[in-house]
Order: sequence, then C-alpha cells, then structure tokens
Amino acid sequence: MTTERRMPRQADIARIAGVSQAAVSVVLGGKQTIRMAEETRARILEVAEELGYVPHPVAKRLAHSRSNLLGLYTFRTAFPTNEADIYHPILSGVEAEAASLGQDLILFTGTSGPEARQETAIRRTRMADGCLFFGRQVPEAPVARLVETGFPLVYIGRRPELGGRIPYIGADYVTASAQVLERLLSLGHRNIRYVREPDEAPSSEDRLLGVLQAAPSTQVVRLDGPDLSADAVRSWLADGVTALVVEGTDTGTAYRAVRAAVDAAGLSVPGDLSLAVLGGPPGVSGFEVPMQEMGRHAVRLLIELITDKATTPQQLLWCPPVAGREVGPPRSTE
Amino acid sequence: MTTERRMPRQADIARIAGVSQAAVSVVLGGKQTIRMAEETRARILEVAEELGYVPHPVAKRLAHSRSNLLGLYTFRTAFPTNEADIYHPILSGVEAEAASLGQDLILFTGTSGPEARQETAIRRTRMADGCLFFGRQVPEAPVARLVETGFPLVYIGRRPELGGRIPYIGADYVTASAQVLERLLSLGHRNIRYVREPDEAPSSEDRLLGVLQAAPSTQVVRLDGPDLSADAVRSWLADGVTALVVEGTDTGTAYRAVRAAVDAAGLSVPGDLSLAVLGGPPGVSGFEVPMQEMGRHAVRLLIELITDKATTPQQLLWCPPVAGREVGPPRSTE
DNA sequence: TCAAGATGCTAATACGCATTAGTCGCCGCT
DNA sequence: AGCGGCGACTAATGCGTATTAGCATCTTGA
Repeated sequence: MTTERRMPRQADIARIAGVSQAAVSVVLGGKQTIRMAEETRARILEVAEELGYVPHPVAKRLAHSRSNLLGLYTFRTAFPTNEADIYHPILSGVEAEAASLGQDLILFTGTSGPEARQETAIRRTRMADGCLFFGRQVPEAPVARLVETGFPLVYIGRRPELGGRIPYIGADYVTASAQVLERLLSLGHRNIRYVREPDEAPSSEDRLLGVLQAAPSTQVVRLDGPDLSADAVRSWLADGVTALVVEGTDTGTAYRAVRAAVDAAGLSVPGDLSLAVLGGPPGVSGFEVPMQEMGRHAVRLLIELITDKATTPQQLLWCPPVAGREVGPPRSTE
Repeated sequence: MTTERRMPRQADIARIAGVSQAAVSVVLGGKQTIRMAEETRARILEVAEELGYVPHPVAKRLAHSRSNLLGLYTFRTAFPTNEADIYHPILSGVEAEAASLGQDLILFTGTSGPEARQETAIRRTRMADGCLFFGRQVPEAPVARLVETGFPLVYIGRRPELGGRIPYIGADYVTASAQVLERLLSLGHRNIRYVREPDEAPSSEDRLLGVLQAAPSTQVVRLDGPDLSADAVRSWLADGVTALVVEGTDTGTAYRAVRAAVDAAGLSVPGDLSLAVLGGPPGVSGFEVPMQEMGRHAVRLLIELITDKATTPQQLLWCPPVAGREVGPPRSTE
C-alpha cells in the first residue's frame, strides 16, 4: 500500500507559506544578494522542513548547468575481474578527491567495445560537467569534437595528440628515469642495458628520453614478445653489462619477462646484476608512479577547467625514487 | 583558440530542417505512434547527424523520460585502497550487466561520511533513473521517502526493513547453509559446532536458520571478538565435536579466527576436524556466494522496476555448494 | 459534393528550479 | 509636493526535452 505521493517541490512550499516560488528558491538557495524579511525566511524554512523538501537534482542541473557530476571514461571496464588492476589506485584517488569536492562520478559503460559503441559512449560523456579519460587511446575525431566545443576533459597520462591541446595529468617519466640512471652511474655502472616493451606510447618515449639523457651510452633492447630467454641475459652479461633497466607499464610484462630470464639464468640480484624498473611494482628498485596523486590531481584540474580557473592544463607529477634491493654496485669485473 | 560553439539542440536541428522542435523530438525519439513523412524524417536525421546532435540527458530526464543512468550507493568508497574488497565482484557484475543493457552508472560519493553528508548523498540519488544500494545499512527515513515516492531502488542483500517493502536481491543462505549441514550429517558428523560472528544482520540470521533447520542439535557459539583461542577449540574437540561450521561474511574475520585457532591447536583439517564456511573465500568447503550474479540480477531487477515490469521485487539467489578439502568423515571416536 | 477519415505536422505545455528584471509601497529629504 | 531610494518581494523567463491536443490538407467513398 504505497502512499505514492509526489515529492514536495518549491511551489508547494510557496503555496503553503503564502509566497512565490521564486521566494522559496531564493531562501533555500541561501542567496544573500536578494533581501528577504527575516520572518518570511523563517516561515519558508519551517514549511520546507515540515514537508521534508528535497531539491530535485535534475531540475537544479537543468536550471544552472552544473550537475556536480564528473565523467570517467576508462576505455575498459572499471571493475575488472582481473585481480591485478593497475588503474585501481588512480580510481581510488579520483574517488577520494571527488568526494571531498562534493562531486559524484559517472562511469561510462561500453567504453571497451567496438569502435561504434565507443563513439556513442564518448558522446554520452557530455552528461557530466566534465570527463576524465584513462589510458593510451585517443579516438581523435570524437575527442577533437569535445575539445573544440570547449567541453572540459582531462586525460590521465601525457597526451601530445591534437596539436598538444589535450589537457592531462601525467607523470614526469623523463626526470624520474634519468635519476634512476644517474644512481646507477654513481654506483659505478658503465655498461647498462635498457629493455623496452614492444609497445609505443608517450610514456614509453619519455622513459627512453630520460634514460638516454642521463646515460647516452646505454644500449636499448626492445622485447618482441612476453618472454625473454635466459641465454639472452647471459650473453649481455658476457658483454660486460652490469645493470638492467626495464620499462615499467600497466601490465608489467617486461619486468616479469626480465625477472624470469634472470632467475632462469641463475643470476643473483644485485650480486651479479643490478635491476631497476622504471615505474614498477611497489618496492622494486627504480621509481614509483604516483597513481593516487594522479587521480587526485586530475580531478582538481578537471574542476578548474569546468570553472574556467585552469592555470596549467597540462601537468607532470614527480615520481618518488625507490631504492629497493635490486640495485647495488657493479660486480668487479677484474 | 577554442571554437566554443554551443552543443546543438533539437531547436537548432528544427530551424535548419525547417520543422518544429516537436517534430525533431518525435523523429529522434523513434516514436511510431506519431506519423511523419519519410522524407521529413530522413531530413531531420541527416541534419542531426551533421550537427553531431547528442540529446541532453538532464533535460531528457526532467521531461519524464529516462536517462539510462543507474545509481550506485555503496555506503563506503567504491574503489577502496584495501586489497581484499568483497564488493568488487558484485560491482564487476553490475558493470557488466549495465554495459550490456546500455546503462551508465553514477557513483555517489560521500556515502561513507557522517550522517548528514550521507543524507544529502541519498537525495542526489534521484539524478539516476533508479539506484542500487549496497550493504547492511538502511537509513530508514531517507530510504523510506524514496520507496514511498515510487523511486526505483534495489538493495543488494535481503532487507526486511520498512515492512518488507524494500526490493532486493539476496542470496539464499537458508537453503545453502542447510545443505552444508546435511552434507556433514550424511558424512556421519553428529556433534557439530556453529561459530557466529559477533555482528547481527539478516544474512546472519538466515544462515543460523538454515543450520538449525538441517541439524537442530547444533551448538551455537558466538565470537565476541576477532580472535579465538586454541584452547577453546581443544575443549570442543574434547566434548566430541567433529565438525566446525563458521559464518562467512564480508570481512571473513570469523573464518580467519577459527582457522588460526585450529592451526594453533595443532589440529589437522579434515583429519581431526572438518571445517566448513557458510559463504567464505573461494575454494573453501561450504558454499559460495554468487557475487557477480547478484550484481547482474540487481541491475536487471532495477531495470524492471524502472520500466514497471517487475514481477518479483525480492529475490534470493542460489548459492553453489563447494566440496573443498576441509570437510571429510568424522574421526572415528572409538 | 460533402462528410468522414487519414496524413503530416505544430502549438502549447509540463518538468522543477534559478535568475533577472522589475513592481509596489513607504520613508526621508529638500 | 515631489523625488530618490530602499526594502521586500513577484512575474516572467530559460534550461532542453517529451507529450498531447489539435489544425490544416488531402483522400476516399457514397
């Protein structure tokens, strides 16, 4: 036996309190710019309380164009069944920051499907005040449309596309990578090998840049699959290599491959060989990608864009170095 | 140099195509009840495509239609930093089903904060076409309001509150628990002890009901903290107990406590003692709570409620039994 | 030839709120 | 007396869509 009565609206309050709907809006909206007799204000508040008035969020949004909703476009599922979820910390940061700023989040589904579905999902993006985009993909046409119409969006991860007009929060891989190499150099390593993932991406280029900047003589090897043979590692060692630096990514495949090969070759780390990862699992020598912080900053930047207060729409965050146990002085080759 | 053009609306399409806004709405809305010349319809669609028209979801929703947005109210953070996240599989199911039904999700933030904030968050719930609620908490007043005004909502987990008017998707703990006990009985166990969590909840009562239904002579013990002593377990064994059944919950504290105590007592499982959990970690003897399925069903039920097609607004799902390695025949006490 | 019905569309309005541009009465001042 | 100004409010409008009632115009059939 549902009562099925309507929710009270401002008009109801107005009728009972004997004022206009506008008066109700003014009082409940807490506007100080408009004067209202203390008595009337009190009466309105009283009636509102009595009726259990709750502003209708949709109407509110339609009227003043802010919904306090931020979009989340993940290009994949936001709650993957897969345990090792690299985005999780970012999302966690996003949620925390959004909560503290009073913003709710819209999760767009169908972002991982075929291109046609993806595109309709990108359109739906507009129902939020602005949208966060995750990951490496940039569907140029639809994203360009968003950017051009001034729709606030922030990518997580550096994006040079569209002539550099895409706002983003990235990590400063160049500096962080350079620092890792500098540390190796200062420990005495002179023959260092850098192992890249097969994949290309700005974050990948940035790491390489940092590596070569700090240690131009570094030899670069590109993995062509998810595996690396123990023999390959042995031959590097024979060439005098004393340290391996591995690209770290979402999937961490390169690190796993290298680690497996090194173990298979029966080498001790860092006794026989130092090993560093550029943005790897927590605790491993190299540096850490500040995931949570990226999420938080992305939300802050997005809000700035929404409120037209953005100062720097493209920011790179500092990655804290990790000493770890995988790096040590080179084995004396004498 | 942003173009800063407004998003096109129906009125823009109407002007260009030389028809009324209503005509545009009719055509784009796919209404068959209203006749429209094939030519006009084509023209409108063409213009819409050209302008890249996207319906304004908020306006759509205000105008008594659907926005294809489902709310998610978690009473805690949706992306906890904590690794062991019991809700994750549910959320994963929700997301998958929502995606396949073309629904996006709104994550309400601030749902774990102080009561006042929680209440404003519950209000915001109306932004969506309907909302999923997670967990044990039922803030009676605001939820009653939602239910009474006919706002579609579905709880995940059985909820007897509000005179049983809350729609939910739960798990059939009674049957599942009874089956576990029946198995123990059929293996020959006669002296069984049931270990409950300190906490009370419908799901907790259900399990107890099932236990006593299948094996009325079962002794019930209630934990009063997160720990259990090895001595307690030893004394049970001395009393002739051959099997322990443990309540399983979100946190899994009871199971961990019992497992620790049994190990500390130096007992082998199931050699000395059989051990079963009512809804525990995957693979452990007892039964499994179909998390993913609950998520999926909840979404389906919510959609049914939204479209007024709900047949059974309260459903309990079957929990698959898990044989596992922790249950065996009782030790011959001769 | 004219009523009845079909066809193709539009005008008007609702949804619930925020906001802007007033309106109205009254007081103080010259 | 007349004017400015202020305090306290309201009327009107917009936000972008969906829906309903209804209006021309065109076919038909008798």
